[in-house]
Amino acid sequence: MIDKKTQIINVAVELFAEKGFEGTSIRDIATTANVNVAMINYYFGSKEKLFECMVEQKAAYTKDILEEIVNNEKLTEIEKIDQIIDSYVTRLFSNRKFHRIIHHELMINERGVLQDAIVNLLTPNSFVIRNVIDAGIKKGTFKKVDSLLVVATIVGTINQVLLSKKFCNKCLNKEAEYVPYDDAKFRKRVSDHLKDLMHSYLLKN
Amino acid sequence: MIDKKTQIINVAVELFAEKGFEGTSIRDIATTANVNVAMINYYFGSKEKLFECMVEQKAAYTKDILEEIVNNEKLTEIEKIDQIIDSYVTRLFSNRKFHRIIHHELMINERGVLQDAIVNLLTPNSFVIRNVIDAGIKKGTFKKVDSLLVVATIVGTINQVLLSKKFCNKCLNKEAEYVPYDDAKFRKRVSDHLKDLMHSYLLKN
DNA sequence: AAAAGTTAATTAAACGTTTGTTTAATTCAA
DNA sequence: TTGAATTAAACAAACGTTTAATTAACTTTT
Repeated sequence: MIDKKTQIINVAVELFAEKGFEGTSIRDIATTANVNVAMINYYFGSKEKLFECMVEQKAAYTKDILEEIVNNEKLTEIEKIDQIIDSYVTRLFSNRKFHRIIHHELMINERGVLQDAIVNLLTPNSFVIRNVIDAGIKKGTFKKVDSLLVVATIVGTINQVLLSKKFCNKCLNKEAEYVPYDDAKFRKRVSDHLKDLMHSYLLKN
Repeated sequence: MIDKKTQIINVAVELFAEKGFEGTSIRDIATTANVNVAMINYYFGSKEKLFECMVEQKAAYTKDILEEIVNNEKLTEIEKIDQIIDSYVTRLFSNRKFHRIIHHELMINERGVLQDAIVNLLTPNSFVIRNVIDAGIKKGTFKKVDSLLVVATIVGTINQVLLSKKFCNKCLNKEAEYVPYDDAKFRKRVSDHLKDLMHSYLLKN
């Protein structure tokens, strides 16, 4: 039997992602996780602390992945970009529910404490990718591009695709039940598009 | 003195965008708009109907802009793409609060009725841009690209930049009070990046 | 090893707010 | 004088949180 504390977090990820922070009641979470309402405040102190705990837990896992690619000295800059794209597509597609919450809480201005926590979590990753591009420019293998916005393009394209299943299916002419994000073909299609785009934009002829 | 009904909608756009649908109470809206709480239900029937009304009102304005560009037969395909990028950046940057709500409601699975309305509003615009790209491919002036995902890249890049002022400022090394979205230089920077990106990706050499 | 004591886990119930909505009375304009 | 606009007040329901009581899981003592 799974730990009740992590059981609560797992359900919280699911429900917060589906209905937002305000849209999800702790009674929702409690009944779905098969625990008493009071357990949530018992373990986490408050609904907000539960949210923060959830972010921090995922943050720890997320941090190292990028650096492993970037610190691999056997790779050229464009190969690093390719691997970053592959890893981002895979990770965001798989953990899309969680990333939707992050996305959502970033947009909503209130609860500044959460905002700060999320921004402090995302900014370093953004800078890591930027550094790869700037290194390529310095070496002369990359064109002189706006590295900040190139990162926005990579992440933004993935986020745009993840925005709405309904919207995605409407564009793909698929039926409503189809889940494009779980389809390996579609994942490859997004990866290939981004790599193709970056190759033609970054590499000098 | 402005009409109370539109006064309510104006405030609703502002507050929904800042705090989300669930995060905004009709008492918030009422006091900010200087009307009685009951006026909202009197005019709109319910909180949800108010939201729908707000979307429909903005939708009417949004629809025609794209088609004017696309139907201009004096423009080549790449010129149309350039103008679409410019108009999108300008419009999304100016109406960013409203577009945040749309963004937000698209992500949240509940309230399927709103989702459908929004998807039905956005999909046609997406197809209009796709058609421009596909026309360029057919003419032989564009490379054979994944037009669906190219659209996702254009819109996604803009949305990514609009995601969070805090995040944006952190990347730009600006102080917290700075509003990059109102800075014409920054708008041009985003526009230029996207046009540059699309030229090098779409146009054959 | 059994009993007693102690802490942690868990529960149902209630707390005080806040929510969206409605009512019934009043003001206002035509 | 009629009908719409506007109000304050009340409504029931849902919210996050707390309480106080009970059960379970260990420790310590005998």
